[in-house]
Amino acid sequence: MPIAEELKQSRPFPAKSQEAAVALMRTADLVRRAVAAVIEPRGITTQQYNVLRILRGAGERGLPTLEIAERMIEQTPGITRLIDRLESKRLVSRERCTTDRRQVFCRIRSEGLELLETLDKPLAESEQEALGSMGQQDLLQLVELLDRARTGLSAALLAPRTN
Amino acid sequence: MPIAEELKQSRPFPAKSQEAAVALMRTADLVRRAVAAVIEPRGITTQQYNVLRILRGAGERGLPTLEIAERMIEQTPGITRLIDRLESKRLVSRERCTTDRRQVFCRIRSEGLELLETLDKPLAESEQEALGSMGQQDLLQLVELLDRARTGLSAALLAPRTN
DNA sequence: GATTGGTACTTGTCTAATCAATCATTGAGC
DNA sequence: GCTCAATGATTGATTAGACAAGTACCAATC
Repeated sequence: MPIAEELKQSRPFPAKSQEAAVALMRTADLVRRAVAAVIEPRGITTQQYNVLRILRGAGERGLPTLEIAERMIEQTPGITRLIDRLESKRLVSRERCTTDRRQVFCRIRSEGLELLETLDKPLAESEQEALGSMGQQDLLQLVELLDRARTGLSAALLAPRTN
Repeated sequence: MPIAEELKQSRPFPAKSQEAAVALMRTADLVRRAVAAVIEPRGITTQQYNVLRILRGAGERGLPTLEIAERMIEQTPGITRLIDRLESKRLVSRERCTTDRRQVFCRIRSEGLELLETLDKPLAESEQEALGSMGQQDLLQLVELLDRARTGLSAALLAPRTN
């Protein structure tokens, strides 16, 4: 269904770029909700899950707090308290770096790894179910187009407009 | 830049559908932030802006509260208080429907329309700057792919998994 | 070794989002 | 007309997010 119809818009989009922006956010929200439907019943939010995934990828050594923030899918300024919550759930541990005592290294704990493992399969299935109808060719093309979209976007964000 | 590189992932995505899901949410977050950079300095959030846009499209008659919620780009359960805030800013008005007293019709006020008008041009420019580098052909294709992605997604959300 | 600028968080405070429970109202069936 | 489930919206309590200011630390210079 076209986005204009889905949102019952009375008039067509003035420019294709605007339609693309709306379609993009709307589609991403659906993905986010599909993912949340799998993750949140296990007692963590999608953002907390994102942090755990990042830390699993980082391995033994862990990562400093702000390094995690940079790698998040959705950027958040509240990274400290986000990790506070993961720590109080005993899913991650934190330790001040000895060589640079300003940094705090975060590591995923075995409880966190186990939680992630229980989510790996259901999430893969959910993604497959949600986007699998598209075919490899379409997915490849979509990923490619999104990569290019981000190029212009990050440039636009770095050079904020002067209204 | 490919998404795996952007997020400094240590291993490649196991499936293209997962890469697409991550790229989608990441890209949408960039769009959201670019839009927010234009809108929020005027004292409203992107969600409040979304409501105002919906009500402008709805015209004189307005829309019942939950009808607005359905048309939002990002679905929110907190629609009542979202509109509360718009009402206290005197950007919208509310009135209980006389034929079905359960419903509350919301209408955009002239102050709201004026605010929207001041945002129309800067937003269009920002969108153009952010996605304009892509070319009409690419945008068309992107919109088309996203439309198809949503088909599978809404099906997946309506039939929640039984974990 | 004191100073200065910058980095890496952390904390306080306020605002906003979420979830469950509630209320008024309606329409359908008896 | 009376019940009773369903609808539309609101409220209360908890949790989370946003922004600004603050703390601790490092590295380089004077």
